[in-house]
Amino acid sequence: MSTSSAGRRPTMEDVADMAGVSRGTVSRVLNGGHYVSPDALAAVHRAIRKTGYVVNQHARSLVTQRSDSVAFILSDPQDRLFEDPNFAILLKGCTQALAERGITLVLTIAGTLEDRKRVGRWVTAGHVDGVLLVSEHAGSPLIDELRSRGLPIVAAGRPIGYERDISYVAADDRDGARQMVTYLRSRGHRRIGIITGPIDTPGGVDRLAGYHDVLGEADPRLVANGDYTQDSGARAMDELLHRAPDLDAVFVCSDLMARGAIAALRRAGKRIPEDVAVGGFDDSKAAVSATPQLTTIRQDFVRVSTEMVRLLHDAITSGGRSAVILPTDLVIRDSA
Amino acid sequence: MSTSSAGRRPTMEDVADMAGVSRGTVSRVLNGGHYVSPDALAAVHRAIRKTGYVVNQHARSLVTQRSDSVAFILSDPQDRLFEDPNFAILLKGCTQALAERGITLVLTIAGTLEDRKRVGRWVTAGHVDGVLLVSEHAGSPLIDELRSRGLPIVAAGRPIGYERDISYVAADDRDGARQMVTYLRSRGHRRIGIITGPIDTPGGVDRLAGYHDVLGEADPRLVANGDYTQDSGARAMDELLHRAPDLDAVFVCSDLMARGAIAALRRAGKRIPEDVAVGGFDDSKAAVSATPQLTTIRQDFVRVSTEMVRLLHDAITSGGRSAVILPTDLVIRDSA
DNA sequence: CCATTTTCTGGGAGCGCTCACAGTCTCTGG
DNA sequence: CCAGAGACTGTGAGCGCTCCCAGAAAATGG
Repeated sequence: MSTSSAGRRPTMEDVADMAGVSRGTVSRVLNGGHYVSPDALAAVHRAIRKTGYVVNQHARSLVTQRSDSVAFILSDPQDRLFEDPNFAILLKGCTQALAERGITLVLTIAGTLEDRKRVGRWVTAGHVDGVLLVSEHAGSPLIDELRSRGLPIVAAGRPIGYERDISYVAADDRDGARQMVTYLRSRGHRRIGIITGPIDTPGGVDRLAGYHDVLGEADPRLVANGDYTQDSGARAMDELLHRAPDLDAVFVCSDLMARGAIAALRRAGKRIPEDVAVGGFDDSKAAVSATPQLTTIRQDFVRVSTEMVRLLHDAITSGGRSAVILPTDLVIRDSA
Repeated sequence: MSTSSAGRRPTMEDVADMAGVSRGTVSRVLNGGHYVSPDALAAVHRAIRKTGYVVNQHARSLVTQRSDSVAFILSDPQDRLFEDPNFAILLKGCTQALAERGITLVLTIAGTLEDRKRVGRWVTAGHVDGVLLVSEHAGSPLIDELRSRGLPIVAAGRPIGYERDISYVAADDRDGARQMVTYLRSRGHRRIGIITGPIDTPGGVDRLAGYHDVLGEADPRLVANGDYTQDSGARAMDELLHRAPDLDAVFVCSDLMARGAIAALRRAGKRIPEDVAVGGFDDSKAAVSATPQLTTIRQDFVRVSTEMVRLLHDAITSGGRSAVILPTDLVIRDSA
C-alpha cells in the first residue's frame, strides 16, 4: 500500500501503478484503446475495476476544453411548458439524440431574470459545450451573453430578432396556419376567427401571419389573443362571440386553447362543428381527448429534437449557424 | 497587446496583467475579496469587466473538488411526472432553494437502464456535488453506484430498502391515508374500497398500510391497483365495482386516478358522493378542476423541496444522513 | 523609538488529466 | 542482414485555477 491511500478517490496514476503501466497507456485505453497491446489493455481494465476508477471530468475538461454536456435551458416564466406534452417529447428526444453522441443533456430552468443571470454564469463558466434554448422570449439578455462568449446555441422555434444570429429549428407555423385556414374556407366557412398565441412568440406572430396570408386583412373583430392556456382560450372565445356573433369557424392557435374555446362555445349554445367549426394547432394529446376530437395541425417534435441536436453538434464541432424549417401537416378529425 | 491574444478566452493571468497585480490577488477578489486593498480591488474589477473574464469552472473544481452544482435525477421510465403539477412545484422549489445557496440545479432524466448508467457515470465524474433523487424505484443500481462513490444523496419520498442508507424527505403518506379513511368512516361509510399506487413506490405501500391501520385486514375485494394515471384509476374502479358492487366509498391514492375513478363511477350510474364517496390524494390542480371537487390529502411540496435542499446541503458540507417526515392534511371538498 | 501584530501581495506547488514527442521493440521486404 | 515502417510505451509540459507560505508594508502598542 504505497500509493493508494484510504479516502482519496483513485486517479489515473493509481490505475497505472496497479496495472504496471504508465499514465499515458491508461489514458489511451480510456480514449479508444488504440495503440495499446492486448496485455496492457486487459491489465488496465482489471485495475480500473479493482480501484473503481472514474475519470475526473474537471481535469479532463481543463485540457480538452470540452465537457461533453449540453444545457437545455428553459426560460419560461410560467411553468406552462411542463403541462405541455409536446415539451416532454422534445426533452426526451434531445436527451436521446445527444446520448447517442455520448453527450449528456442537463436541463436548467431560468424563469426569473435572476435565474437567467445565474444560469448565464453557470453556462459560460464552461459547464457545457452548447445550449439548446427553449421558449426564449424576445429581448432576453441571455442570448446576448451566450453569443458574446461564442457558445454554440440552437433555439427551438424561430428566435424573434435573432434569426440571423443563432441556429434554430422550427415547424412551419405560417404554412400550418395557411393550411388550416384554407381548409376551413374550402369547407364553406366565410367568417373565420382566430385566437392567437402571445404576440412575442413566433407561434403567436407566424400563425397569425398565415391566417392573413389566406384571408387578407380580414375583419379585426375576428382576431383575439390568448396565451396558450386553456382558460385564455375560453376567454378569447367569449370575446370573439361578443364582437362577431356571426362567426362560423375559428382557428385556435393551440389545442389546449381550443379546448377552452370549445367549452366557451358550448356555454353559448353553439354546436361544433355545425354552428362553429374549430381548428387547433399542435396535435397534442389534448386534440384527441377533446370532444369532438380536434382537427388540428401536426408538428413533428421528435424530428425537431433530432434536428436541434444535429445542428448543435455541427455548431460545436465546426462552428457556423443554420436554420431548419420542418413541414406541418393538417390532421382532419371531427371539430371542423 | 503582449499577452491577450485574439480568440483565446481570457484567464486570470490576463486579468492580473491588466490590473497590474498577481494571480493571487485576482483569486482573492473572486473569492470574497478579503485582504485586498481598495485600489487593487477596483483595478481587478475594472480588468474583469474589460476582458470579459469568466472563471474556468473546470480549473477551479479541479483544485476545490467542488462544482457548486447538484443534479436532480428523474428516473421515471414514463413521463408521468411531467404531467404532475406537483412535480413542477418540487423542481422550482429546489432550484430556488439551491440558488439561495449559490448552487445551480441541473435536471437529468434517466428513464431507461442505459440512461441510468450514463447519468451515473456523468454524476460520479464530478459534475455535481450531490444528488436529489426523484421517484427512484426499489432496486435501482443507480443508488448503489452513487452510494459507493460517497456522493451525498437526498431522495424525495421514502426510498424503499434504503431508509437507513440515504437521506430523504417524505410526506406522511401513511398518516394521510389514515386521516382519509377515518374521515370516510366517520361519515357513515362502511364498505370503503381503495385504489392504490404502484406497489413498488412508497406512496403505493404506505397509503395502503394507512388504510389497513384503520380498517384492519378488510375485504381483499375492496383493494385494486393503479399506476397513478387517470386511465388506470378508471380501470381499477371498474374492477372494484365488479368485485364489490355494494361499496359506498373509495379512497383513491392520487387525484389524477380519482378523476378516472369518478368517470368510471358516472358511467356505472353512480352519484358522487351520494352513492359512492371519493377521496383523493395530493391536492393537486386536478382536485379542484374535477367535478365534484375532490376531498383529498394535501402534501406541502414547497416545504418538501426546501427540506430536501437543506438536507443535501448539510450532507455535502458535513456528511451524515437524516430523514424528515412532513405532515399531511385532510382537505374537505365535495366528493366525500 | 522599536517590537509586534495586522494587512496586503507575489509566486511556487499541485489538482488529474491529455497531448505531443521521443523512444523501444517487432515485423516487413529488398 | 539491414533499413524502414509500423506497433506500442513512457515522460514532460501544461490546461487555469486555489492554496499556502514567505515576505513587504502599514498599523499598533509600550
